[in-house]
Amino acid sequence: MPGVPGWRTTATLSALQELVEVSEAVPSVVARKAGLSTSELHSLRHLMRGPIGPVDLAKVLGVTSAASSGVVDRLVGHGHAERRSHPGDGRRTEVVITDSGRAEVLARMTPMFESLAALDATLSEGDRDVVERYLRGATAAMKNLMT
Amino acid sequence: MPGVPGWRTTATLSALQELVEVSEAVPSVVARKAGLSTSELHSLRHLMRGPIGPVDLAKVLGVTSAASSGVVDRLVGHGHAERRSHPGDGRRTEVVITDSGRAEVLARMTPMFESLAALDATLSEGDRDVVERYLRGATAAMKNLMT
DNA sequence: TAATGTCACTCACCAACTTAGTAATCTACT
DNA sequence: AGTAGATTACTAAGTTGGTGAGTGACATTA
Repeated sequence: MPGVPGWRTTATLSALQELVEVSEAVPSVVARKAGLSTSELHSLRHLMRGPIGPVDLAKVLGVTSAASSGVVDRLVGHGHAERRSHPGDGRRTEVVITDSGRAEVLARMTPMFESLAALDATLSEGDRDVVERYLRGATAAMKNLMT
Repeated sequence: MPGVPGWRTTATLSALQELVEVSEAVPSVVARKAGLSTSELHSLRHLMRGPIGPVDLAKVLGVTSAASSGVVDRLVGHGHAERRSHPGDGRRTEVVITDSGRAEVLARMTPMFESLAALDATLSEGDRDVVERYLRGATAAMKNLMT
């Protein structure tokens, strides 16, 4: 932790910090390039996993359902998503990603996933375990911050 | 990459994805708890490293200098930072973090750094190299996305 | 010393969020 | 079966934090 005397910072710790810093900066930069807001891109990324309703989408985004309603409006306006009425529950709407939305996400994210897959391939079986354990531990440490 | 057929997702890859997802969610949650905007918290974290001018702060935040001027206003309003005139350059203002600001950051971030230090301590010398190399590689992959 | 560049700031405007409230529909209780 | 309470999606109005354009003070360069 730079600026705090008495904190001995290891190589892994500073590498992790840099990763986190970058991963916080990425969404806004990538969204800008795609002509979307960060919430729209975040929604699109989540919609790749399957349809979801506006209320659940709001929980994913960490915003109110009123806000997510507007996000879906804009996504539909861009042609990146569609609203479908839920079969069996008349209140629900399902938001479904379109081919256009899918293409947008893939265009932006594929290069990264290819690099990561290549990086992953350089790890031995044992290395993979070490790295995974570290990543899970770091994730847990950050999750605690949010409670 | 969930939702994309033909993507074999490894344990490390999914762990990394979760880490990135969490690290993207953390700032807004933590900032809310501190009664600050994400930009204010981000600025405060950077100000721990030393004084900086509004224009450079804007570059760090990825916003215009007009916006960072407002950020500094609010930080000063909260008592978390001060403006100092730069000695030797009459145009410049230096933004300096106050004890209040420092305390705010430490209160929010210390638990995480303690967890991470503990996690780090469980790594052998060789493990540390493996993990660092992976983190640096992942960081590079994400940086490419921004270019 | 004149021209150009940089820094911090202000102003008007805009996008994306919030809170508050509505109508439609589903669920549970008696 | 009928009604009270939840839940879902949405709308309206207000707030916040950003942008783009432009200003004055000071610094740097030709």
